[in-house]
Amino acid sequence: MKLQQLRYLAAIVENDLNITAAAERLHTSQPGVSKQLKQLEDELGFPIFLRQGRTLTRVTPAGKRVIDRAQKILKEVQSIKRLADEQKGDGRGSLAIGTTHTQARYVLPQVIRRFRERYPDVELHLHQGTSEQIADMAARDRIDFAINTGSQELFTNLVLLPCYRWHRRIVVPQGHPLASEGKVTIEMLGKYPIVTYVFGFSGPSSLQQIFARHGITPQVALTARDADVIKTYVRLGMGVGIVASMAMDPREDSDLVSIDASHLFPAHSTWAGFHQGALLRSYMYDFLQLLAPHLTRRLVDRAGNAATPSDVEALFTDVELPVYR
Amino acid sequence: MKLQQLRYLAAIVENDLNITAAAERLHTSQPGVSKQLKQLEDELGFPIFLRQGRTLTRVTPAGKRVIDRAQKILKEVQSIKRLADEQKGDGRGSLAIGTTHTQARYVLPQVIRRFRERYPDVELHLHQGTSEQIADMAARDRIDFAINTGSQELFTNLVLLPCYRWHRRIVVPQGHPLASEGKVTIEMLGKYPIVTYVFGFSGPSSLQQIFARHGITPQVALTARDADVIKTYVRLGMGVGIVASMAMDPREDSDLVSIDASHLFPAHSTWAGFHQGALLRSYMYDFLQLLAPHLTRRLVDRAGNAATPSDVEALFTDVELPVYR
DNA sequence: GATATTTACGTCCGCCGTAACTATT
DNA sequence: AATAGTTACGGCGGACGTAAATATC
Repeated sequence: MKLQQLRYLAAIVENDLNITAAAERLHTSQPGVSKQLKQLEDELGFPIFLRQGRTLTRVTPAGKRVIDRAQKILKEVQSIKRLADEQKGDGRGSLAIGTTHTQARYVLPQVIRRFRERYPDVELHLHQGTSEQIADMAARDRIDFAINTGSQELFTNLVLLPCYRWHRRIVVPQGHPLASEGKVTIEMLGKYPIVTYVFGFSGPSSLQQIFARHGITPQVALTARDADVIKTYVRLGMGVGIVASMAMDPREDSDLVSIDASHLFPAHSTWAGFHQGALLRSYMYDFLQLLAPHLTRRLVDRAGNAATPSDVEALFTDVELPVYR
Repeated sequence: MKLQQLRYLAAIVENDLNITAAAERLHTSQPGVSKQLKQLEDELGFPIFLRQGRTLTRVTPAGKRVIDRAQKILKEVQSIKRLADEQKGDGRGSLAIGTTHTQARYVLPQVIRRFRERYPDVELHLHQGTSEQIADMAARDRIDFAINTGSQELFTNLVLLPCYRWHRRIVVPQGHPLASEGKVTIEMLGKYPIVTYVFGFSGPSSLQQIFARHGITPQVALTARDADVIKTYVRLGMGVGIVASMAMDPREDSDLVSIDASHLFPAHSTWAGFHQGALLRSYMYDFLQLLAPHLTRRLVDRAGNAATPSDVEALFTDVELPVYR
């Protein structure tokens, strides 16, 4: 019997006996969870779950008792970890983050909610700004982590950990002609006024260049610094919006239609950076992993100890980053 | 954090912070325990034990709290296992063993004491007899396990698992001339009357042949079936006893002197046998492992599934058996 | 056909044991 | 010298992920 098996068991129960969902929550593969459950049941010698064919349907009476004890065990394990945090003074402390609107508004809220559950006494400081402002905060040592998209060249003194990649989505009001098209093209976009971020004015991924490659000049109706402003003006019918995919909330934005545009614009990479050689407190490692599950303590330490930026990159060549599309 | 680490931690505490003793109790290596402890402490980020140089001296206050929780966890784990036993009906059942005097009198008592702690409701039947009688019990399916020394040829229908090897010791009253000799030789033995088991009368390991190789005829004063009888007559001064090393109890036999004779007589191998294909209950696996720690469930299963006796042997070629000397 | 789970298989990490070394009595 | 613990290292089992098969709806 291993703790891992008990964790998997608890996750399966948490996810209503759906092994696939449990595996996702655990950031591992579904066959792995399936196998560990089977091993546990084999070791115990009786089934924890009833099955209909291959689907788990119910918990057996004996299984219920195992689950209760497993949860008790996991709680004790947690309690040991808490204890360790207190001991190290890790329950207290502070975490200062510099980041952009998109991350602060759409990605970090969930991360921070889970972080606060785990570390209610860590002081959190969130500083929003442009890439340049964030770089400045980092240079002045005002922040522990910089979280930004692109602009790596501004942060040469930081260790940059790739977190996830994301695409843009096209946003239109319900009933807009584009909403009923299959795959949107640059040509189709060119027919409507555009409401979007301040795309770079030069460089191969600037809005101008991308349209120019199709021989089209975009009609930019409005450029904003953040997606909320963009969505607001799309709602007012000022034009077709182009926003980060994370900025679309299925519930809040149910009055809008958003369309995959991953084939039109290149993907963006969001990364988290910290000063090389900085001593990370354990809650900082945990924060990073909440932000991007592949950022294990191991990996972060290796990156922090890497000699050159290209050594850091090498660590991530085999890692598949999450993609928001 | 792994359950293994918590088990090791508990064992260290149980053994008064002596890592070596803990490792022995756990039937594993000392460096392994040492390393796991260090890993646990590293993960927690603070020491569980205080050290003077390399020796563990005391438990830190925080360590105490970790230990308490670890013990709670291990208790819950135990409770899950008990639950599994009940579920399978393994708390109840019976275990019938056929064995010889030496095992029944000197080896099994400790094994059975620990077994009863774990399985108070399993009915135990211990049948003492000669090898032939045990073979007969096995043939009639009266016993689950046969435990015997040598005589493999009588048990060709059983899967035989080597348990341990043992040597004979020479037993004399205090003050006997042999007690003050360094290394006893066959020649020296030849000068005294011998009190021993019924050695085989033919075969290369018979008492006669071994003495004959040195050109000596032993003066056998008495042959008995068991060590208790032999020790009784040694106490009466009838001669020099030769008994199994396990038969000597430091406390009970403090009035006798026993001398290593492993260089004079070949080692004996005690094995445990069961019918090939028999379905072993989990308490039976546990019994075997209490008898001989290397008999893990894995190994026993493999032996039970082996096609031929030589396949079984092959499983044990790399296993180092305990030796009583 | 789509979804969910198991089976099969290859890779790689980490546990364990041996041996050598170091510290302590 | 003997005892206790750590470091170093090789072997091997087992966990994990990918891919394919299978069952269920």
